[in-house]
Amino acid sequence: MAKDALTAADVVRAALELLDEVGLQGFTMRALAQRLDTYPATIYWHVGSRHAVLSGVNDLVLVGAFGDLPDPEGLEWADWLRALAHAFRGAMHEHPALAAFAVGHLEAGVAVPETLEALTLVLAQAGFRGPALTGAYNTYLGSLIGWVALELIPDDPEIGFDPEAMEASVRELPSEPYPTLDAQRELLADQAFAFRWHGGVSRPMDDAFTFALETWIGGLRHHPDRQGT
Amino acid sequence: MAKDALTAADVVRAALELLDEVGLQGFTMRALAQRLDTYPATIYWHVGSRHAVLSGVNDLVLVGAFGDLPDPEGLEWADWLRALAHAFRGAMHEHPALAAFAVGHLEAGVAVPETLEALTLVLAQAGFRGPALTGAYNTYLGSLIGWVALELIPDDPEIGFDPEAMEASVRELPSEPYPTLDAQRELLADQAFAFRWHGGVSRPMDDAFTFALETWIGGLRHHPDRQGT
DNA sequence: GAGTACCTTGAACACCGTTCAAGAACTGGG
DNA sequence: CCCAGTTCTTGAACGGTGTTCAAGGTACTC
Repeated sequence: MAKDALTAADVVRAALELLDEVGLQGFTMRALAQRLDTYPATIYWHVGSRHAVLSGVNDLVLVGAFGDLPDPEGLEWADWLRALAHAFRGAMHEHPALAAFAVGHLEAGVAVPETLEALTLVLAQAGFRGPALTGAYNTYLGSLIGWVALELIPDDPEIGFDPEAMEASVRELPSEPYPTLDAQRELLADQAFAFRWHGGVSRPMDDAFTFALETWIGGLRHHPDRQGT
Repeated sequence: MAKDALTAADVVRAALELLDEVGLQGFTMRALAQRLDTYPATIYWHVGSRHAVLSGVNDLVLVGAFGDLPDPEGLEWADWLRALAHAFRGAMHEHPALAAFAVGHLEAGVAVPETLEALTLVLAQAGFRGPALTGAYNTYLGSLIGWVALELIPDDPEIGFDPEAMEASVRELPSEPYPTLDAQRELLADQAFAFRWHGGVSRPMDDAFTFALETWIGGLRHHPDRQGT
């Protein structure tokens, strides 16, 4: 073995750095190889396809983010759901380019079964049994991951998103066919989905996320299929 | 002008058909040109980049889907939110390859302002004023679009998603560190995010979506910042 | 009929993910 | 110590992508 032989972990670590610097768009096998002072084929030999590299990065980030979640025991279920939500969103904000990948590849493997075990346990303790448990699980996880992806994906430097044009179209939306939008314009402009021209990195939607999270939890709390307290 | 001159609308229509047939992965400017019996450059001349074509397709589908939404007047706010949610999800299920694009490009322009006007009006009538209106708007729209994207994106034939391996890993998840997952295995297997090996097209998550939708609406109904009935 | 606007042709550019055979570097066994 | 054998790297190549560009053709206007 060479003195400084490359390992799969090295590749994944470098990939995370590259991803943070250049976004998913610019994340190229050649660029990754160059950063490691090797050739693309070396990466293929160590970890495999581009998808495999990104999958490894995804796992690395999520394991780190969920590593210090509180113990579900002795915590109100809603508080644990809040902790998980903020841990996930925090990790995605640290590595926004991952959001677009994560939303599409949740299924590529049970990345962090410990966390999903805890989530299922917490929801069961909250009073969801049988099919209602599946429902609550999918509601919470789908809303959380989907919402955060929507918040962050526009930040990836893709072609076709023109902030200035977006701002102009929002500012110039006429009041006539759209009286309500006109009345709420200042509350929506650059703060609401489909009306913002900054992405979630430069303009985090903190208040909106808190509102959404409390809505999900409140909806679960009052759900008719929930048993118990 | 040539007898049968191509128009931008022709291109977008053909693009929708192609997208339905081959998915986002296989949606290629060359393939689209071939289907129209022309050359890629012709498409660029008529509508522009690949992004512009997909954006046109997105608009076409959403305008069609939202065309026959009920009038918000004289309808309970929750019922209108249900109608909008099912219209959106129905359209995405008809054209699942669009889901991955739509989630990333909500911001590329206010595609259907009439619908957003109606949504804002409905939420205002439901009792959300000022910042709470922004919160409710972002909660509803973000949860809806994000959830449906999560349901459908795995269907796009991307490299790296191996259904058989996924099924095996779910079936063989040991009961020891994961007692709750083990107990709920049959309820989660192929039905819950991160535990399914079919995508949302071949295995629609109808029940889960209804559960989620009612949770969102219930959460809004019981939200402390909501005024009125 | 000439000029001009519209639209199409066909090739090319720069890049991508991925593969492959050949070479180098290190390992353990005799 | 040398030599097989495994491990890892090199460098080039393949087939594909979005996009651009100059040249050509077509059709309408004056």
